[in-house]
Amino acid sequence: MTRTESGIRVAVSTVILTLRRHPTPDGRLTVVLPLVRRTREPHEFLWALPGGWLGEDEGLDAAASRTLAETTGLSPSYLEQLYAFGDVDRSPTRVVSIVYWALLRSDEVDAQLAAAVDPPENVLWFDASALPTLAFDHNQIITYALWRLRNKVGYSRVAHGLLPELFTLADLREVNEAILGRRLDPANFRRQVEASGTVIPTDGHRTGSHRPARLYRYNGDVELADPGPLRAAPTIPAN
Amino acid sequence: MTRTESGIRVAVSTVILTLRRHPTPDGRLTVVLPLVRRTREPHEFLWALPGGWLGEDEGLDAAASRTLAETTGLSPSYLEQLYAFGDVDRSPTRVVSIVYWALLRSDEVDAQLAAAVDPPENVLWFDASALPTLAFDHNQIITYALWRLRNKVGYSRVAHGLLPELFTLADLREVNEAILGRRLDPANFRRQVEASGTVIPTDGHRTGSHRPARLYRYNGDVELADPGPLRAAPTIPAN
DNA sequence: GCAAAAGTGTTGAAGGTACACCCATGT
DNA sequence: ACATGGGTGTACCTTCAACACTTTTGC
Repeated sequence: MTRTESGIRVAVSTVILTLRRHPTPDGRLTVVLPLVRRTREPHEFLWALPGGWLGEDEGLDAAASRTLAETTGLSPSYLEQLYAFGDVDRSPTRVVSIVYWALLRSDEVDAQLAAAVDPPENVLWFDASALPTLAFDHNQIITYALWRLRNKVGYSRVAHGLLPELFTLADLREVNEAILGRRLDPANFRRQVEASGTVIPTDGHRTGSHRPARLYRYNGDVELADPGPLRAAPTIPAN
Repeated sequence: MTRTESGIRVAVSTVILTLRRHPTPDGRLTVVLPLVRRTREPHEFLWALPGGWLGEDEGLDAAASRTLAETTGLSPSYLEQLYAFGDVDRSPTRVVSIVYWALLRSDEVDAQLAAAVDPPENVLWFDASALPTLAFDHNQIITYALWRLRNKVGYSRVAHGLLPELFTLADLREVNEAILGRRLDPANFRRQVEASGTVIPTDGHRTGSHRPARLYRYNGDVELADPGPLRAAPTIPAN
């Protein structure tokens, strides 16, 4: 009994997050993400995660990048698989969704949208902490993505995906504060980051206000916390 | 352009791990797992993870449990999604595999196999640290599953899946030692576990050799570290 | 009594938090 | 000069690893 066709379709969606500075004078950073208004049933007119069907000749990662570009015009700087959702009743037809989460700097968002030949339709950016009711189970999915982001930002270099090549420790701290939702002590933050070795000081400084701040860049040698299934992981020692 | 059929098929596989005591006099615990010998191309005669096709009317978790039972006769005590694999070239035909990892006590393995009406064919148990070359990308997948297990055992109660209802702290420590592959200080291990609140002392004691050890049971109130996408996760505080 | 595991106490190293303080620049 | 963020020093606290020590059983 070898089936070559199946009524089960595979979709790919992406939670792509960026930090946008509030237009208020104090200017705090908040987590925002683009959603797409559905133009078909099911859930017509509701907002949903950008995504699409998995192509027969593309891998999962490639499908995430492609569908994200097609619907929003964006190319993320960081992309990682989040979870596979496949409950029978999550859609009227049988769909298994492989969901990714991604990061992109807000200035890159602007640049990519300006360079896009085909400006995206039906796309709007939402504050992650004030979402409307979304199509399918997408509210739950975004909540889970934000939880993963907060858990990862501490012990890995995911913040890299939200910062330019050169940045100050205050920039990095501000990103961490926005993700974690609490203030961090500048002195202690500095020492922890420097001790972690994830960051390399450069000779450059950022001037413009008060005392110039040293510019840093990321250390490419440091691995992400979760190596993913593709890279080699250490084996169990014989002891 | 709404397709209802697709050439992409969805499979589900499970890395189910248990601890087996070595038949040597010193009797150390080692991580072992069952593999199934393939009876068809591709990779006929090679060993592979137990699994099967996703049914049109079952969720992913249910499919993992069903295919595991059908191929090995086992029902795990702990089951969690690991990763979705979908590279184009990982199989001659296009297959997306949702892979789970699972835990089961070795005495439950024996009981379930004894109770099985249909003893599983073509199943063999392998030492996780000495695997042959497996079908598809299954070697990599198992390496990743073991990495996840080691990372989770420290800060969650996954060891619960490998222990009976009542256990001594020495039992729990032995499980941790086997998974982490190194010895743990009994005194410090005791204090850490007691402080974590994941375990509740009972009035029972295990006698039989030397000084009797107090029996403990797991505290059901304590959540797993990774709540998974299904449960509610905390939202970003407004600060 | 003695061996061996259960369980307690203690110490020093390491890391995190809070906060005082100095430094360098724009205005 | 002075306000402000950059950057350093330090004291305190918690956690953890190492290991000496006491307790309780089987033999």
